[in-house]
Amino acid sequence: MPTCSPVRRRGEILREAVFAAALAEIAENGLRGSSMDRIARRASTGKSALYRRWPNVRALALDVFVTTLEESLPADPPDTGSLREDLLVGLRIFIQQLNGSLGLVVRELISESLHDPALAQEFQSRFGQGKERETIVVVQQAMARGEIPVQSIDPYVLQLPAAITIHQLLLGGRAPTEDEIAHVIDAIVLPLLKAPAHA
Amino acid sequence: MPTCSPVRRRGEILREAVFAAALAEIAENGLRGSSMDRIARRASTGKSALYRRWPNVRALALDVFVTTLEESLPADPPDTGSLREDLLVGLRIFIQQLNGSLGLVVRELISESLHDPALAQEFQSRFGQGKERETIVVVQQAMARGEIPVQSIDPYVLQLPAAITIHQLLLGGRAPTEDEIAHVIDAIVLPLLKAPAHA
DNA sequence: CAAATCAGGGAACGACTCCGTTCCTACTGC
DNA sequence: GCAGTAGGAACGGAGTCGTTCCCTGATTTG
Repeated sequence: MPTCSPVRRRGEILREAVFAAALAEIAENGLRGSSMDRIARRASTGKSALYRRWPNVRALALDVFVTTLEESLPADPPDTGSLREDLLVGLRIFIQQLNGSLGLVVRELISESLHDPALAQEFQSRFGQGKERETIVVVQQAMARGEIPVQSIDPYVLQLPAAITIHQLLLGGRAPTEDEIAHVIDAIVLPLLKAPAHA
Repeated sequence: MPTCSPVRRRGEILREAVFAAALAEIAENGLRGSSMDRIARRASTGKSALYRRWPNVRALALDVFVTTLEESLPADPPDTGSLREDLLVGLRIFIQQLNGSLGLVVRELISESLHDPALAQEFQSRFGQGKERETIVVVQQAMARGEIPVQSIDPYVLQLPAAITIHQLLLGGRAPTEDEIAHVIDAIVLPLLKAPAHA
């Protein structure tokens, strides 16, 4: 019987096709609603090819999640010479990522890590801390330039842009727009950073 | 054959037992991993009693979610005479709720509403807007007392306490402590509310 | 270039769980 | 005591799991 697919994919190419299929499947049905059967069908391959690489759906999904998270955080902190611009650029990239696969992965991980402490730990260290570190660098650059007073940085102020963005994405249903992030930076973040840390 | 359970529950008592069982089941396996079979078993009743009340698991879960959300938002806005105290009291109650069933429900709803726009809409209007309205009242009381300058209120500043709290809960894995919310209010929220809204 | 090896596509397996329904018995509130 | 309903068992059908088998195409090796 002739094979339906014209070419037979192997190795890395097949792996990427499976990743895409898994991501699509999770987007439609959630991690809990996905199955090896359907992922294989969507990727136009057999289950055997999947079980040869991953022991079960959870392992496959975790692999997809980790890969997506890692692809989302390779950027060097921006250094435009302006704190406002640096913050804007960083947030803009963050939002673009959240509107793509990363947004999906973050939601699934938030829900899933409730039932899996190890996963929660992994998620937190990879995702949360990565973005915070970037903001620290940007703020320190501004201090070095004399743009803002040199003082200890409140970690909650650093988390603010990301916290508002994610809050809006998860509870408001959509990521903030360009105008909205500019407003948040101008009306909230910059005033807090420029003000002297009083009593 | 003698019945195993000593008493046979009916009506509202049985309904509440099923609610508790469903909540526990969802906590363990998530909405997607829960089944009528197991909820019935956990509640020590038959599936027939469940299907007599709800057409399927989703409907039961939705009922549980709505009930939990409604139970979580009946409080009148606090009015202690001090803006700082009002904000603290409101956040303290919010955090207590998030550490209970509400936290679980919020996570499940966030993940689930990705695949269900109608649910997302329902969730957003019931949950997000409810808490924001409370903060508006508290701030307006402070303006009326002359505690803070009378000016238009930035909606993002209003969302701030809830946004930080939820961000910490969802990504940090735990709700903020008493000290942490006090710090956020003193170092971030109050300075922003007291400062004149400049250019 | 030919042969040997490797791995993909696909089908089928038994076991399990879930769905939603139906039936029946026994308890309980009125 | 009577009506209503809880508790429980069982149903056929569907879907999933993880495994196994086979054939064929692609890749590597001599």
